[in-house]
Amino acid sequence: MAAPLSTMKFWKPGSEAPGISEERELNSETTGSPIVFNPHTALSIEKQRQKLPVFKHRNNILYLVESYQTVIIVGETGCGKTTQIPQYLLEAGWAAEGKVIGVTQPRRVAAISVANRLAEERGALLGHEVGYTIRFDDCSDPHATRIKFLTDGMLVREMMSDPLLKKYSVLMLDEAHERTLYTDIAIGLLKKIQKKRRDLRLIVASATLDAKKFHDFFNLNESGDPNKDTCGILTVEGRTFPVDVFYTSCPRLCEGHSGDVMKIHETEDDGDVLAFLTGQEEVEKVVSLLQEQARTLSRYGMKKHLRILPMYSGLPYAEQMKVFERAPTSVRKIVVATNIAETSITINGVVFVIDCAFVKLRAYNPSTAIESLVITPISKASASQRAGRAGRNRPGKCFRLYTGMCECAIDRRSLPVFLLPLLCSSEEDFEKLPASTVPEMQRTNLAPVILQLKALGIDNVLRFSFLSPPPAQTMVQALELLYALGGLDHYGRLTDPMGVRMAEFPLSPMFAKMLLESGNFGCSKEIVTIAAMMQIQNIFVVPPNQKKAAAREHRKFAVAEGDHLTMLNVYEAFIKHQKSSQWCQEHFLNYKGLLRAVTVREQLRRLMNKFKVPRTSSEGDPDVILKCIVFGFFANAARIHHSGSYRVVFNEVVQTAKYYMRDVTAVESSWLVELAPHFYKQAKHGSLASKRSRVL
DNA sequence: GAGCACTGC
Repeated sequence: MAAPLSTMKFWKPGSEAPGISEERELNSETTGSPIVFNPHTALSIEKQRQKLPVFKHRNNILYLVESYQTVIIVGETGCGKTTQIPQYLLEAGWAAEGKVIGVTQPRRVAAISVANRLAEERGALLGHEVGYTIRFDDCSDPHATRIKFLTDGMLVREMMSDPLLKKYSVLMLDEAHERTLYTDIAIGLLKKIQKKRRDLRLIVASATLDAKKFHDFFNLNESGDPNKDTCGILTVEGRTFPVDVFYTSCPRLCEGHSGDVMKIHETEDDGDVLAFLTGQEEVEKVVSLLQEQARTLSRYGMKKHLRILPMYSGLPYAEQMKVFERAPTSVRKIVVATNIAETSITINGVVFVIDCAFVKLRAYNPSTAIESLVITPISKASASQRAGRAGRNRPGKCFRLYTGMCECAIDRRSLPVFLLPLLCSSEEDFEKLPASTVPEMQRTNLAPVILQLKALGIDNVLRFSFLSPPPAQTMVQALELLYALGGLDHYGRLTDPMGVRMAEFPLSPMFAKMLLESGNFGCSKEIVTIAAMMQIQNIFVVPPNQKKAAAREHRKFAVAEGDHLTMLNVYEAFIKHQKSSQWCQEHFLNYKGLLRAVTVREQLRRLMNKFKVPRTSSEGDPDVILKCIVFGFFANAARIHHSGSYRVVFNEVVQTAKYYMRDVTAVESSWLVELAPHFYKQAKHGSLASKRSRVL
């Protein structure tokens, strides 16, 4: 990577800071240089480009894009596909006549950093020829931008204003094998668009395993004659180092994990260690165990020291940044992480991976409408992705522990039967794992998806061509909810204006409904704040070593009515203290999160103005706010106990070992009947009955 | 008083 420019100046407030993404990490190792055209540098950039594995496929790629409507590119890590293919297309004239080459990424940081790298490589200022578009940050020029990176969610949004995506000549869906919700939605919609736009070219960048599935999905040739295929496949080899895999079994995970770490530390050469666990609690537990052992070791005068660091998304920002710091040669870095380290971040210098072979995954139960987090064995695809984290810089080693996990994290007796065969550990057990992870589309609440599809003119969502169709019951349940919210009519058609407006909000339908009605309840100012706050995770920061102090500070914001008004309190206090980061630190609040809440609130406010929702304030009366929340969230009502009068509405339910409700507020049961008579009926004895079995 | 994989509009 020659002539690296300082990319920091392109970062805007509110966007993710450097260090989180793999590309950032690469940049941080080089020093900044001024933006001056230098023919020698240009030459060396050209040489660098030609060294990438994808380069020798250049002509073939261009030929395939010319001949097929869709091309599946199996591009392994480090082959250069993301930055090079858009440039080949540009050079071959695919961005002529004002057309744009679009490249989607599942994550915001990836879109920004890849755009940065490409602009750098082309000696261009970001936002002109090369740009990016993500929510809250559009760094592209509608006239000048030829190569545009965007999140796949953003692409789906663009379809709402430009249903045929007319400005694009080619779209490349990167990391399609991850099968995120929005990638899958985009894939289904693009297949439909292709039928109307024969000139639109699609490149799907995927891992080996899924190539055939993608090919069969996009190939419109039914003649059986391969010469008439509309979809081609090309494989580009990667540039990674071999990783040896070892299978070990340990009686208990935590001891097992720390034991293996110590074994590596004592017997293996230099190189950092990355250990995968399933959740925050486990991570903290293993970190403290290791720190204890490291202290013992240093007392015995081990030459090399250990630096043990946790990594998970709920970790305060400054703590997260520590894992990207390069350790001195006399120190071995050990990162204990959740699944965040599988795809979202890359830590340089990792040579050893320890994999518990489990992951916490979202699952959705349509009959109860409960989303839960379930500890599940990982797929083979996931396992090799994790192992690959050891081979980025030089040959590495991966240790898989299949037994210990269950013993430690979950009570063996509570294990689902299908997990029991996994309790012995060997290579054969690895063979029993599913080939790939169930796509998000098949394990999520579909109400937001269906609302979006309806808004995009997909009338019969049950017949939409999903790459992996979701369970029919989940779809029916989502349709029912959308009908109850007034977003769909009797025939399942989008209502105008309610349904149309709900779909425009970048929120789940319940939030949209609550916002759109808040003016009539006389509390739109408060509701927009509450909705914005509920989009932010981990507003309350709890450092593991300061749990009590944090709880003490957090209690100051708590109110009896519940979490919604508590969050309103936090936001208003944050504004009152001039959005001070110092103030946030003193009260154990997530400063970056609160800043994001301000931005989200602004976006929601704009949409509400667009739909002429009156600006009203409850002036301190909590009841109107609570009633308005009920008007959106009536379907999420619960009572604590049969005989109890304590009733609540909640934002979501999370199942771990037990059921936990998040963002809970107490309400009067009579409100449910009053505000959602179509959903609830008052039973004779005064208790409340749901027309569906939704009472927990 | 403990409890919460990871993204995205």
